[in-house]
Amino acid sequence: MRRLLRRAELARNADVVAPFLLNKLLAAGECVGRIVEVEAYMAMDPASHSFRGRTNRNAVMFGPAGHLYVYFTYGMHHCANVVTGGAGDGQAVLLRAIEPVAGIDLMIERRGRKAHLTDGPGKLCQAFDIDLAGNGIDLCRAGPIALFDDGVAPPTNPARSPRIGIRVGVDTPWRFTVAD
DNA sequence: AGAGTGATGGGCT
DNA sequence: GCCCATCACTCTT
Repeated sequence: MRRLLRRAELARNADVVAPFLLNKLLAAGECVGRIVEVEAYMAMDPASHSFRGRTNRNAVMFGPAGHLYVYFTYGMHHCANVVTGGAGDGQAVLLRAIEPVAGIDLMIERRGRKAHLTDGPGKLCQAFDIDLAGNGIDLCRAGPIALFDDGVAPPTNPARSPRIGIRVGVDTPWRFTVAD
């Protein structure tokens, strides 16, 4: 049994939605994967793209929860986020790692290797073919990219640790990981 | 397993 | 100009 995530489930603070998203499914075309590592980016969070206010790049973060915020970084990678919180407060959850479930052959083809297909934010975007064209997509509706619950509960005690690759906000344990 | 590093381009002060 | 919410390759323990 598989159902789309409801917007109300995502319209909460990012540090609540982040552990909630663990073990949920991301589907893009024929590719499906189980979310196993995420990071929360809060309102008034100096590490968040939304911290310095709304720009063309981060505009989706200030829109309604449940939409996909994609950005391009380091000149070659895309990263995928789920917008959370109340509309306008600029919160999101970064998808850091996913366990491949379906469409693995296509992921291998896109990644050009058979291992480490989706164990990083840039890697999973390449495997799922997520780029700026997907920025703003509603993940709570049937469409090219969507989020599903297939009945697997989030871990009761996910590992919490500091976020990665940021200079500020290192003191807050807003990275959530499924054990193993 | 871990450290060092080059690639590469849009966004912002 | 400078800064990245990165990756993969290389060399070293």
